[in-house]
Amino acid sequence: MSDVFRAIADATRRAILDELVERDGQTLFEICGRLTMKHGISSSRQAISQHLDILEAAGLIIVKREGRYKFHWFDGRPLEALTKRWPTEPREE
Amino acid sequence: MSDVFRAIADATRRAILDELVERDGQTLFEICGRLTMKHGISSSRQAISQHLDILEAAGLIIVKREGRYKFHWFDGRPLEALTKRWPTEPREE
DNA sequence: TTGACATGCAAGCAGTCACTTGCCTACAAT
DNA sequence: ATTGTAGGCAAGTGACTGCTTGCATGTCAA
Repeated sequence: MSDVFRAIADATRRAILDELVERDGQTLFEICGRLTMKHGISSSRQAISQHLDILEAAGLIIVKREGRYKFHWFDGRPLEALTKRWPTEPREE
Repeated sequence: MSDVFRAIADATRRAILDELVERDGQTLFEICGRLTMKHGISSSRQAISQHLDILEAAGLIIVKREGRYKFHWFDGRPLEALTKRWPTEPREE
């Protein structure tokens, strides 16, 4: 649970989630390329890989291995509890 | 915007928000006491004060000064954009 | 005005984090 | 078998973070 907060605390990881929401099932190299192209993030492959590990540990992405490829899917379910934790609308006094 | 993610990334700050949602308008000392009692958090006054600064910078709490007291109110509006950023329900393939 | 109370400011410290670097494993094609 | 591709593992580094410590400011009561 605390891992989810920690996972989305980083801007690069949030960009990865944005990217996976837009196009599911990407590989590590695809994600690297798209982050550079569209989000202006130029991190190394290892850096992105470590971010993916953290996102996976938080349950925010699901990984499937096929041959030498590793595909990544977004999973927003851990965010449900998060969005319900605090009220977002103004309350009466 | 990024400040909001950073602000809620810390467990102590999340506990402070929980506490303020439950009981609005507390002072620094009240918050310290309640965190110790109810959440088992035993941080110094200065530590809590620094957390409150971060929460205020993120717009998650509103501060009102009266005499030598400083009261804190929860404000969940910055969380709205956050909760709408990613889908939380399973999507079709 | 003196002392107690509520809070602020700033430097220092230890732990964590993101990132790099270098090397290694596994699969696929020629 | 060799080469290229997709990814993994682990140690090291610089920066950031949360916390403490010590002192200062401002407010109220006696």
